[in-house]
Amino acid sequence: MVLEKKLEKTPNSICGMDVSYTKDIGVGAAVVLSYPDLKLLNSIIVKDSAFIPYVPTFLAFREMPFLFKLFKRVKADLFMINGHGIAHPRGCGIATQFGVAFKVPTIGIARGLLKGLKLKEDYIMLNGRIVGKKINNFYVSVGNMITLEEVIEITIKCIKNSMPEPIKLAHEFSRRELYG
DNA sequence: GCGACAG
DNA sequence: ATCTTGTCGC
Repeated sequence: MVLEKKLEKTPNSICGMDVSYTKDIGVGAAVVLSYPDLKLLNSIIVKDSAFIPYVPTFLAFREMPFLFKLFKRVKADLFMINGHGIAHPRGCGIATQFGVAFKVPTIGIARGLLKGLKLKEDYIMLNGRIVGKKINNFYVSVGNMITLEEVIEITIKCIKNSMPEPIKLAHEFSRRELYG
């Protein structure tokens, strides 16, 4: 069950996760940063074949295997996942699935809004309820075990050059492994 | 053909 | 998501 509640403690570390692809290979990256100073503490990579296709609103089928392998090898107080949390048609984006499966606090970050979700004064609405917020050019939402207020505050404190550092670095690291 | 929905 | 050099602008 998704828990929308306050963090038990202010995080000292945040782990950003993302996956990049070529034709049939995927590379997942996890970067752990100290919080709130955002210093790089650790980073790991997992490379594997990626044969499950991406279907809108079902991103986890394709990407969760990578996130799981990363999770097994990393430690952090909070996880920032490239993908939606509860700002999802069924209220269960990959950041929420990840948080519920591993029982850890998560934040969902995505560049686009899924079908059915509407923006109302920068707040993401689903069935008349606020489920997330637009910040700069991306959308944030509760993944698990955190409140939207905390999501917004922490995400803003992680922004460096208009993008959240954990996500930006995870994206760069995974892409760098595929190319150069 | 139109419209288009994370990565 | 992926491909991808040079070029424009601050």
